[in-house]
Amino acid sequence: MLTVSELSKIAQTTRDAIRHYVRIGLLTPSRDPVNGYRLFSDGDINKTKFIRRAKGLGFTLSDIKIIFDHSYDGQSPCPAVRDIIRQRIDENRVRMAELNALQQRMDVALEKWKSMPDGEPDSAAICYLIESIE
Amino acid sequence: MLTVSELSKIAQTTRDAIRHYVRIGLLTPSRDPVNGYRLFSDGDINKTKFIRRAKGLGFTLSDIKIIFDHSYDGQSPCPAVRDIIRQRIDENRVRMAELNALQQRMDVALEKWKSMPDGEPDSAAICYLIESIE
DNA sequence: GTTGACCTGTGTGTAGCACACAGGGTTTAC
DNA sequence: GTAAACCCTGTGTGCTACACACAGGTCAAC
Repeated sequence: MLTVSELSKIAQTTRDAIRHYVRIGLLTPSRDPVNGYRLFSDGDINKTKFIRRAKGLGFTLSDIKIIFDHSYDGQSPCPAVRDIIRQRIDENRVRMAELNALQQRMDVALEKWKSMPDGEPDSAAICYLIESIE
Repeated sequence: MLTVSELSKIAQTTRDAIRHYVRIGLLTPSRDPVNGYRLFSDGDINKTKFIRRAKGLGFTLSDIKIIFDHSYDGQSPCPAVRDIIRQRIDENRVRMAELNALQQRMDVALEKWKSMPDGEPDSAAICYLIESIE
């Protein structure tokens, strides 16, 4: 049985993150009856590593909760996992497109501003650099 | 002088966003003495449009506050604007790389899982699909 | 007067933590 | 025994940019 710090090292996860997972119910450690410290089992090690792996594949903590619940019920989480990752893939694509578009706008602006001197604010303009962009 | 809704339409910004900007001090409308409604000036229209434009170039609301403060002080915000956008460009690049890497991992997993049947949870595995990924 | 649209101030939720704070526990060295 | 360093606990707040909720007031049209 391990303390927070010990699990942290083994599972390559910060103590704060582990405490957070306990708080939201993803991990349910037992207690040292002597000092009240949380004691994490081998199962908890497994789960913490799983959380890291799943997060690395784009699953949210809510998603992971769903997967754990399936597992506790003895049901296969696989269909849900397949659905969820398809959703997360679509969302990530949208987000990537947004960031790409933003990057374009920023690069174009920076390039354009290279040939523009610093301006002064006046009653009509706050920052003419930004205002020069449509 | 305009109400929240009127400004919302002209500046293509939700009423909630405008109220949020007032709350955080980006906009400082006057008041209708009769009913207490906020009254936004032409300057506020200008600022709201500016906020939209600057956000579209990756500036955060905090960044925009800094720009406004320079402007109120009669100082050129341009040097700050140049610095900030360079920061935001770098940050966006990092974020884009992260999302690209995530997309790769997700695509690879989805492809791999196509040839794997659904599995059942057991004492050692929570979800073998996810656990099959390094 | 009633209704629907608008306004206000105030508070909460969103995701996944990191950090803060107050206080208790453990180990080691002096 | 004391102190320091490290750890633990529970609880709360902050971060970003809003969207939404709630209770209550205002305005215009019917």
